[in-house]
Amino acid sequence: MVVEDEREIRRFVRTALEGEGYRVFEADTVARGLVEAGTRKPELIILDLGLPDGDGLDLIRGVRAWSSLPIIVLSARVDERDKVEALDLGANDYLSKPFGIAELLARVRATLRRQPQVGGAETKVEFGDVSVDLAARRILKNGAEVHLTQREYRLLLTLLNHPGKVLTHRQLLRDVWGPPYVEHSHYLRIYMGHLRHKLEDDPARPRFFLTETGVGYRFLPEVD
Amino acid sequence: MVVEDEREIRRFVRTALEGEGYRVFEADTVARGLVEAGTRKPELIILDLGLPDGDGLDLIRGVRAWSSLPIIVLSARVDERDKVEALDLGANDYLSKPFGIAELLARVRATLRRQPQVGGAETKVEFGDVSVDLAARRILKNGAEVHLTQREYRLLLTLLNHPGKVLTHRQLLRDVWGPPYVEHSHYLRIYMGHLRHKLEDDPARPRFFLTETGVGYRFLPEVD
DNA sequence: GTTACCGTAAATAAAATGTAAAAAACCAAA
DNA sequence: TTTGGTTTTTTACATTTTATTTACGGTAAC
Repeated sequence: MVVEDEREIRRFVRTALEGEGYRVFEADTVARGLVEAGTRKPELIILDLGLPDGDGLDLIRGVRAWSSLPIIVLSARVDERDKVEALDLGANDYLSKPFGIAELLARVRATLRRQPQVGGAETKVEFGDVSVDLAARRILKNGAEVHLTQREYRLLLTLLNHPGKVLTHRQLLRDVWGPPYVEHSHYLRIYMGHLRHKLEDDPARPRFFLTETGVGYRFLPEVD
Repeated sequence: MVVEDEREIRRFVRTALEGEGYRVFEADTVARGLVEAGTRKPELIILDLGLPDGDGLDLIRGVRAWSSLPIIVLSARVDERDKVEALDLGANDYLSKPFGIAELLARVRATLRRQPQVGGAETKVEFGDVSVDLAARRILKNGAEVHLTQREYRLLLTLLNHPGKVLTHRQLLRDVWGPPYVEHSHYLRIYMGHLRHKLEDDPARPRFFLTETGVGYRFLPEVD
């Protein structure tokens, strides 16, 4: 959440954060900031001290009363006493204006990094009794490790990235083997066979990796 | 612990810290800093980047290999990229010179405040009949001490830091040998061989240090 | 039933990995 | 500075794994 009264800076920071994949809430006063912090429960607050309706330090006090969520302070004030006060009130970091956006982002990362259990996006896909852990590049079927080769894995990924959609032969070949191979559709037959063998219960009657005759293949995720 | 080559600044910082009741160790080079960090186990490191015997960033890397103890960087460099790099390597905070001593102390307080109490960190990893004591840099297999060279140890640490995950050749080479070596993947084969030889029961059929052909290697911790 | 498309199984080629050992670089003690 | 021991890098080659090719049987639509 960004608490800042100057619209330009707010937009500037928001854009940068969203570019990194964060979702951003905004507030432009202390009062609003306190309310939003309580309702939205942001993972981190970026706070400008110079707000129209009161001292930004009050926001730190208010938030710290019930939460230890990270607060990074931005401020035009350069006096050392201001920094000391904000930090001692519970701010995690203090950045003097003008600041570089790259530094701000680095400090956001550094702060979130040591915040327990935040940020770890779920990188797991499951279907049937198969579980694919994208981050670890690990595939389990019935809890047992399944080994996939490079090509097999890339093919699986491509299919998983478009659940339910039909991918044409050319699309798959371009993604997995590269543009020069778009005509070698028999590669696909072989490797789809491998995937089915390793991941389907009955490779001859596939449940997840379906053939679309004359067109391509499709990954059908589980439907409950 | 203060790692700083200029004696005056060192004394200055030391005096200020001791005035607050902290006990202070000193080091004036990267090499010494790494050794002292390992033996003294400080609660926090204040690190000047401009050291005579190498890049202070290497100290961050070295310490982060086995510990998440707070590191506050001091630096005369003002370029934003330096800040970003240090923070992304794992530094907790970054202060540009000249800095005020009150601010430094406030940042020390702020950093220590959110450190999850001393002593708790798990400095031991076990798998099979091997036990790795990160803090003491000591490896036992079946109770017997196993000697690892510097590189072997760093490679082991890197793998241990990402249990279950596949680490690509490039990642491992960058972490252990440094960026210029990302292409020398045969180093990995040799050193993975060493690790297996020293730590696996059957080096030819590894249980913990697995090959992911075409991708990299993976440390698979014990599963019960 | 013909035809175009699909699936499987092998054999072969290519790429990646493992191991041993020599050479070079490094380091600390004499 | 030399020297002996250790570690890292280089070199060479065997082995394993993966990708590609080749071959053939099956199937569904027309």
